[in-house]
Amino acid sequence: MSSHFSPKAHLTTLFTQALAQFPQALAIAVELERPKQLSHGDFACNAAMQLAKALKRNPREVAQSILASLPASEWVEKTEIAGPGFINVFLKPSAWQRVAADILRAPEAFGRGDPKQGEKIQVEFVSANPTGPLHVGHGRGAAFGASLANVLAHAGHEVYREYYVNDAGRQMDILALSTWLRYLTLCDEFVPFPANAYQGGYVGAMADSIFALHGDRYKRAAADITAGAPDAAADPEGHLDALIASAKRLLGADYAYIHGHALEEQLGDGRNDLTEFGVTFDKWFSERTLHESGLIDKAVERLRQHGHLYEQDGALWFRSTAFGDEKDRVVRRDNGIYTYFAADIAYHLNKFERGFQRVIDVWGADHHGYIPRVKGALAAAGVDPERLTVALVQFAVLYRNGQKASMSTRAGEYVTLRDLRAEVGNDAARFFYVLRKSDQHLDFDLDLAKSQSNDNPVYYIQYAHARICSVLNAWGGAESDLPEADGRRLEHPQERALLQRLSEFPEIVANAARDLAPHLLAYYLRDLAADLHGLYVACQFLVDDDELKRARLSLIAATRQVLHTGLGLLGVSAPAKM
RNA sequence: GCCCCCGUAGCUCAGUGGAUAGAGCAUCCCCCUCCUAAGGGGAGGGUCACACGUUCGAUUCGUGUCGGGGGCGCCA
Repeated sequence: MSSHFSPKAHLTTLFTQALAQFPQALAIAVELERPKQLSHGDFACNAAMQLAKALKRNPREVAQSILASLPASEWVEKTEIAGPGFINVFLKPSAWQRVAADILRAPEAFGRGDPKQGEKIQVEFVSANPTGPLHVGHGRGAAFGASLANVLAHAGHEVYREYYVNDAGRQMDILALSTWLRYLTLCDEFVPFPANAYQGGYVGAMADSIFALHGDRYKRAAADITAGAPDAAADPEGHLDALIASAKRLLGADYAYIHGHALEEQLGDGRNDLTEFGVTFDKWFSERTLHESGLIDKAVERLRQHGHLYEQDGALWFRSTAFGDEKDRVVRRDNGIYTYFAADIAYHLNKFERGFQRVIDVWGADHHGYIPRVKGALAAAGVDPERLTVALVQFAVLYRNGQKASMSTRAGEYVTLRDLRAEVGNDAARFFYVLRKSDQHLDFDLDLAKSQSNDNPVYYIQYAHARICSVLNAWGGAESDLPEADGRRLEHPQERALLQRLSEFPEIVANAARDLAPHLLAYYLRDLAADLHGLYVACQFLVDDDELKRARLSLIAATRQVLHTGLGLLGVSAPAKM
């Protein structure tokens, strides 16, 4: 952890030393928790109770032994043995009073984990098919992934953010076809538009721009396109595939233009959308490059050499059942085309070849059945599947006036991320999205998110930050002097509560990183804001006593820093005025 | 059929192998001659779904039951 003083870290060191006398203690972790009751001190240690059984001794007796060898500390007021064997530690006020000034001496670094203990981690998230605008489900993956990546980075890891672009699959062909069919109507060639093609207005917009740029260069006869295609009503997917085949045949090299145009338009649109949302990536990894560079062939060959492939019914199968999957999976269809899964195997093997110690995939929860086969493929290729963690993100359901806002992708009537951002703003959207554990269903209350009231947690936290800015502004002194303020003047219970809360921040960041749970940070910030507001009402900051004033200002300046850092990790702004 | 998530205050949800389980909203009562009242204080409100097990200790871990939500079944 960082070089900042932490009462808890200090005590952990002391207890670790005291426990060294017991070989059995190696098996247990030193746990120090903040007791709920004030009368139980600042921290309680349960090591004696954990050790009692292995030592075959009474826990309170073990506690005696631990206390006897607990090194003396200038920050400890007293200790006691309580209840079934808790060791309660009471700290001197000075242990907390130094926290604020300590933060201010290296404000940016507070809460930062030790890079030496960090890992090189890739976080892949969003990765939506570029076949249309991002919707609110993608938005949650984006907000979660971005916040998670920020938290991991702050916790000391080297983080690489990546978006996997599905630019080679059937969905892209359907988009290209959809665009082309819309375009043809502009050329007075009318092919009935399939119900299972992309219906959204953006498709027509792309057709318009192609027509404006190139006139009827891509015009082909409608009759040739539908010739021989299965009936749309009886076999909708077969019908669609036949039209795609016609498009490729009739357009020849021109098909690549339509396809590429649609891809670039949609990918660019998504990139702009995400950038405005504060979500950026180190790399946009193209699926197509996997095919073109032969990485898929290589990956499949690697599985074959390990003896995990077999042929059946003309298709090439991966024996994923040998790795816990419920059935074997096709990697190459009988038509010779690799499945999406084959590309995914190659992609994941490539991730580890690039040197990431750990890979985190953020997926929509509907893909959860996919985990065993991907992990199985890694195991089959000799990569420890534990190095891949899949964080599932459940869908977010929007509520407006207590009513569900529906979304259905192809019908084109879904709520886009852009709509959501326009309605509630980026800050509220980023914050609300990470207010739940990722794998839990999220009911997104639009009315609450956009309400500028105390019901809205985003404003509540931002308001705490703005209030502090306002006080420091009213003071007008040199903030660079505040680290030198005398913390001993911070004696009010509300001041102590805030100091304690501030000292927890590094641990919150570490836990959020460990559990892949940025929501812990969101809740912490709300608690921190509550402590600040409580102090604000209880104490005047700009008092006549100059020493007291500086001490209090150092405290709120440190609070401002943590609010600023924390909100930043969640991608939420920290306004100076509201 | 299989899989995932959830069940905690009237509502929406945090939380933890520990001592008397929390927050916000809603309800009721209070607090601005003062740095932003977008704030604060107080009251009421609970069999942590149920059962069994593991444990010195379970709301937390395991199994089962019941209830609610979602997903999957060579599609990407």
